[in-house]
Amino acid sequence: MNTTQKNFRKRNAIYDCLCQSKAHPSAETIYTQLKPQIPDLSLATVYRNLNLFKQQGLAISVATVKGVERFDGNVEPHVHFICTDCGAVIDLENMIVPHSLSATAEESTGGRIAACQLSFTGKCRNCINKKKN
Amino acid sequence: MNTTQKNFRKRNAIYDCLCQSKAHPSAETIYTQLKPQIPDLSLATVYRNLNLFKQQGLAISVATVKGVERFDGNVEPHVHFICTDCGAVIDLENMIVPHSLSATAEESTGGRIAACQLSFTGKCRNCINKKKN
DNA sequence: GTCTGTGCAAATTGTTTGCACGCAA
DNA sequence: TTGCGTGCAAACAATTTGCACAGAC
Repeated sequence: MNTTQKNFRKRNAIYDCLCQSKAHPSAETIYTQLKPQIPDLSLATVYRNLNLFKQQGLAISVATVKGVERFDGNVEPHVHFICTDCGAVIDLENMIVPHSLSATAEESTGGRIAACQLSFTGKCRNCINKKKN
Repeated sequence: MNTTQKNFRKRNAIYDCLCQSKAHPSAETIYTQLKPQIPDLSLATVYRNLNLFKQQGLAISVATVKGVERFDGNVEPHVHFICTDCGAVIDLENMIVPHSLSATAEESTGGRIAACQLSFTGKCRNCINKKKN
């Protein structure tokens, strides 16, 4: 990623924001986060660049939660927990998708696999506790 | 599922269509498929019922491919291959998500897990071949 | 001058909702 | 008569796109 040329100032800001976040942000979230530092940023630019990143393999879309797409700058296979209540998307860092699974998958489809993710859906701890009130 | 009462004729048709399909159809696909048999079916009804099924645990949404939600009447944990080219969502029937993973996940989040799915993303065999032309 | 990245606003599109009607209990 | 399932059309919201402009080379 080019970081010096002026052309890429916004693109880089979007990419950095995406990579630094652990929240698997939506386009809107990234926009809101960057807007204070980059007042003339447009939401369309965020969308355009996120799509570009996906194409380039620099980002993946990890899920669509409540109708909004969520992105991740970590393109390695990994494991997520998605809360259907609050919409949180959480990395399960200590978990790994077994290599054997990817291999089997590629074999059995005859296709080319670009990404892989394991997602658990349910209610997160916070939302379970919240409901008790 | 009640199958006799007239009230549920459309609901059941939608559910059956969903369960019989292996294609992980979208709302629109189900609608198009049923329309000939049920000419006065409305797309809104399909959406309403699919959402109902999700709530009731009779269906899950397996992915959002190119902006459209795809559903599955098979709510058991299973493995999918999603083609980013043609949008096909294919079951990898011979593959299983290890039980141990679910257990570890539930432990490590402290949340309650309702569903689990492993998805591989890439290009399917057909689309690879197509591109050669 | 050309190319690329962008803002802005309009367009697009998947999904939801309000309302009125009709059938079943 | 009450309640639920539904059609229809309007509303909504996330995302994309057309156009014009500005800066880099």
